[in-house]
Amino acid sequence: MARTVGRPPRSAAEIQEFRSKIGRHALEIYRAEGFGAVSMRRLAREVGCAPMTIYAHFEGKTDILRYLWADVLTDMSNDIQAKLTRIVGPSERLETAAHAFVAYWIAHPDHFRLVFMSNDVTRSDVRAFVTEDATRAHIQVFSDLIRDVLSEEHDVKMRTDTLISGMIGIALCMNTIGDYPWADVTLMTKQLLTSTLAKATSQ
Amino acid sequence: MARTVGRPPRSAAEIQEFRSKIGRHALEIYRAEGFGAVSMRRLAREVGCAPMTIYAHFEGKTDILRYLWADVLTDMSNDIQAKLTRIVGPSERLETAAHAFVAYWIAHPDHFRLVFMSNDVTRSDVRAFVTEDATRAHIQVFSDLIRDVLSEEHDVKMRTDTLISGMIGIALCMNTIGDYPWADVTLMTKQLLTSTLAKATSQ
DNA sequence: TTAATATTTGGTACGCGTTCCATATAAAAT
DNA sequence: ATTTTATATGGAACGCGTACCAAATATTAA
Repeated sequence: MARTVGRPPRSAAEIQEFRSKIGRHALEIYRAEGFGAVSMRRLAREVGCAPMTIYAHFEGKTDILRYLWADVLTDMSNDIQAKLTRIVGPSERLETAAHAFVAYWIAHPDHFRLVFMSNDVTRSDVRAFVTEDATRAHIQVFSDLIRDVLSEEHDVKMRTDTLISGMIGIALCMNTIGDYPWADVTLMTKQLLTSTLAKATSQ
Repeated sequence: MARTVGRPPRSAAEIQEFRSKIGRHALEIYRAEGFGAVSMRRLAREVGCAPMTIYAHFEGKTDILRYLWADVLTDMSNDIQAKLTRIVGPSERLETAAHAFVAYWIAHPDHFRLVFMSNDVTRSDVRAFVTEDATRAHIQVFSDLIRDVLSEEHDVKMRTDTLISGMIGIALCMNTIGDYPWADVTLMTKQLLTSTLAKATSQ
């Protein structure tokens, strides 16, 4: 190849380093002052580089948000795991996890907005994020819990996806249409679980 | 009171007139060029007033979006009603409506973002909107459909809220995390409906 | 050294939502 | 006409995300 004249491109490690550095600062700002405080100019000031330099490493602002997503999801996951300790019954575990999931997003509206309501997120942003192992693991928790209850094969994946999107929907409604007199969240979550564990899927 | 010196405040009719005029233009822009094209400056230019004048009639941009919400919800409602004609069986009607609901928001991601993903919506904005009769009617369609299937009293309101938030959740996931290999939307909606029609709620 | 290439920087620019403010205008009472 | 009051206008300003571009800088091979 001998394409060795001139300054070489940044190594993968260097790129990674810079990206995670930006991400760390973004997370710092986000945790300290919330979503609104995370801006490109502010971030550059904090990191110590020119605002435009960031654009050499990130596609745009939403590309940076992924670093915050991972952190929030981990936090949520830990929250669920904490509430899951000392609970042994399979169906009790599933129910506890479901309630914890919904409760987390209602208790942390800013985090919910960050992850699920980022407007103009590029498809590629999400794809890259959702294919990460950690992300999948957060989702798989529910698959496992459901499988523990439903000993047979009951299309666990479809039930998992329905449960998760349903729970996200409950959180969304509470966060955005909070003034509507919704039914009790706990009851709604329980109701949602009845479909997850229903014996017959098709009619 | 004799507080009659100086220019009198605008009458309620005048206020209403101006607000709906702004709303009409906003809707026009939104339909023609999408969400991103609706800006305060652009709107003022179109209406023929100074940008700051709008702030005398609206709290801010999100206060204007309510006018678009109503239009979108009506459109969705019409879509459901159209697909509901000639379907007579109560459970078939409910299922058709549910599929239509989910399909609408997936087919119109911009509308979904507009209604459910407007960031920084003030609580009062939503409250004012959600208490309007038209809005409630759109929701009540599902209450009625569920009641038609469940002859007895089965906590219809809670089931309705669970179904609606669940369907919104499915739409949200498809719109924002579209690259995740979700299960089939039709199957998920059907799965969601099993909880809506489950005979026993509590365990 | 020099030449070549990659990256960073700085500046300018656009349109955005929003705030503040001084001024102009409209509509009524005196 | 004058005064009083409510509203409208225009302009400047702030910070925002983002695009473009010329100049500087770093890093390598020759």
